[in-house]
Amino acid sequence: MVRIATWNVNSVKARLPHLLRWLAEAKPDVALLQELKCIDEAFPRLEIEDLGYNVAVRGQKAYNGVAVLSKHPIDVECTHLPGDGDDEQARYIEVFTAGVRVAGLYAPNGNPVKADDGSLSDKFAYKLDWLERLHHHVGGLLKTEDAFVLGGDFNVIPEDGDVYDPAAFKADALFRPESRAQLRKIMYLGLTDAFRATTAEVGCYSWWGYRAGAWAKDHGVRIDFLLLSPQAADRLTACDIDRTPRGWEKASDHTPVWCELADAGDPS
DNA sequence: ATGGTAGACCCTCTA
Repeated sequence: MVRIATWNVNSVKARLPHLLRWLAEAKPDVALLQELKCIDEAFPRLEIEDLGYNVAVRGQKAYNGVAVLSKHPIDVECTHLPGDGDDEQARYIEVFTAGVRVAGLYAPNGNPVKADDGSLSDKFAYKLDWLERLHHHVGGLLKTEDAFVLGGDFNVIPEDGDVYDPAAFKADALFRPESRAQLRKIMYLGLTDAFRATTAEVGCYSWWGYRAGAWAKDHGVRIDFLLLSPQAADRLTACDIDRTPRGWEKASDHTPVWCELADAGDPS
């Protein structure tokens, strides 16, 4: 069995006590982290290695940044989403570890959708383009027929049941039809949303903003996913959202999502 | 309620 989790920590330096506590308590075999908000050299590697994890980081100054932690050795496949060599933003890391190909990603937010002149903003265009690059890359990965897990902060709300108030998010880049269509396009390649494969319950969220008491009112959205290739989906035994860290003092605005895969060859 | 909060960092940007 391998337990794989994803968590947007919103600054690994600010969240280090939470991260160490969560790793010790939840004990994921593989953890995908997003929004490190630090350069590689500033990543708290030693503290995490002390808990028995290997570390692969693609950091950046001030913004973005992704990492993979694993109890098993890590072979880094790439630290850049293919398709635009000029894209400097640290939003993608892909590795082999624990016998599985695992990619951690932090998709662009895309807000504001409109520029001052009413046309689509550069940020929203970048988001859609980035998701198109992801679509192309996933298409290639599926041809390998590997078991793989694509996890992270996708910054897209899939369905009405994944947001506390669909009307309030109507114009938001996370819920715009263009964004949702891009996510569907990726899903329709043949990926399984691990959370949706294990529950039909709606109103289950992974992000609650800091403003206006959103957490206390459960005003959240579900934008953090673990997407499975067919070979990984065959091995899925459990998946859930762990709301606990969101309730801690000085929490990230996201909370972890985890899944468990049976070992290859084990009957499920 | 066209605000609100949090984090990075040089004061405004991103989310």
